[in-house]
Amino acid sequence: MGGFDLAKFLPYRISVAAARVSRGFAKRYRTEFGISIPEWRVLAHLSAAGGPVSVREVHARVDMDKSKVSRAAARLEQAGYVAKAENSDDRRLVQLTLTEAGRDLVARIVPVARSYHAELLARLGPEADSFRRALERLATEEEEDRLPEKEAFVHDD
Amino acid sequence: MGGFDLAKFLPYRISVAAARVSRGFAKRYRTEFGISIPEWRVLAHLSAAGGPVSVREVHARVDMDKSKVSRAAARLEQAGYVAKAENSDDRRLVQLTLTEAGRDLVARIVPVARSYHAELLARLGPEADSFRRALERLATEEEEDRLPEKEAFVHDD
DNA sequence: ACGGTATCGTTGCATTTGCAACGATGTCAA
DNA sequence: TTGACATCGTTGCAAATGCAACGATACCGT
Repeated sequence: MGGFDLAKFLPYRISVAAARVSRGFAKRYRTEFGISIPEWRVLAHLSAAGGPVSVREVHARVDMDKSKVSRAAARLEQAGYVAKAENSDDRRLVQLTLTEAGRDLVARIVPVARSYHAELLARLGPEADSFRRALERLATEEEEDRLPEKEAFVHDD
Repeated sequence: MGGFDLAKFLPYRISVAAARVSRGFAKRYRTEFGISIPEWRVLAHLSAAGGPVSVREVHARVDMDKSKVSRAAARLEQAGYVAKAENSDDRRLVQLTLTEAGRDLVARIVPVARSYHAELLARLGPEADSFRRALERLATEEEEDRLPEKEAFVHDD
């Protein structure tokens, strides 16, 4: 008679796991560095991109609403981690750049991120690769709003 | 040189996948049945439990803040899907019960949930089991606030 | 050159969220 | 019994969120 076992329902399980993992990571840097998850995402993408990046670009790459990116950027600017400038080629665009302080902050957070990541991998063990692939398949819901494929990004590991 | 590749960072990937999957499911019933994700979770747990359930119990089982459960329950009550009563053994507790309308609603949603679940499994293919295990490992962050182990639940598949 | 349309980033707004505080009830030991 | 402490559910509140609308700028066909 009982009907539906939520505990085995994938959307539920994924969302619980995601919440736990995110909280676990956020706890480590929220106190220490005073930034939020959206802010961290913007910083990380700015750092990875290396150069000036528009709000739209972050929005598309990082799976955050435009307004979320905009507000995160505003907070980061006020905190002195990010500088906003007008793109002279296309004056609708905003150029987001890491300041010196921003680069320092990232440099301090990245080791924390890497170590947390390593913990997760350890917990996953040999299934980590399979897990990665699974996430990829699930995340490819529908063809999103892709970027004009400017240029490939630089990865380093 | 860029440092950190967010695109390979598990907390990020998981949270993106979770958001996509949840949105995908929610889209199917938000319009049709007019309930939100927290409300769906409460309904699902009530249905699975079969009998009266306290707010605290939902809170512990379903990974939602007390206040979130409380508000979802209030909305469900107002919509006529749930009845709230006072537990006479312990008058601090609230007894949440599905009304007839509530049971009907669940009966209509469950097939949708099952079909969505089946789609996800199909997308995952043979790695589904591995994925399940991985989620479980990740979700076991720290020993949570467990329930007094009243009785095991009834599963049906 | 001009007008219609598309894109970018910000902002207003209603809703949701998490957290802490609260009143009410229950428990337990002195 | 009494008083200190724990637990349950609700509520207040500040912050975060998604969405739509907006002004500004760019693009494109005529």
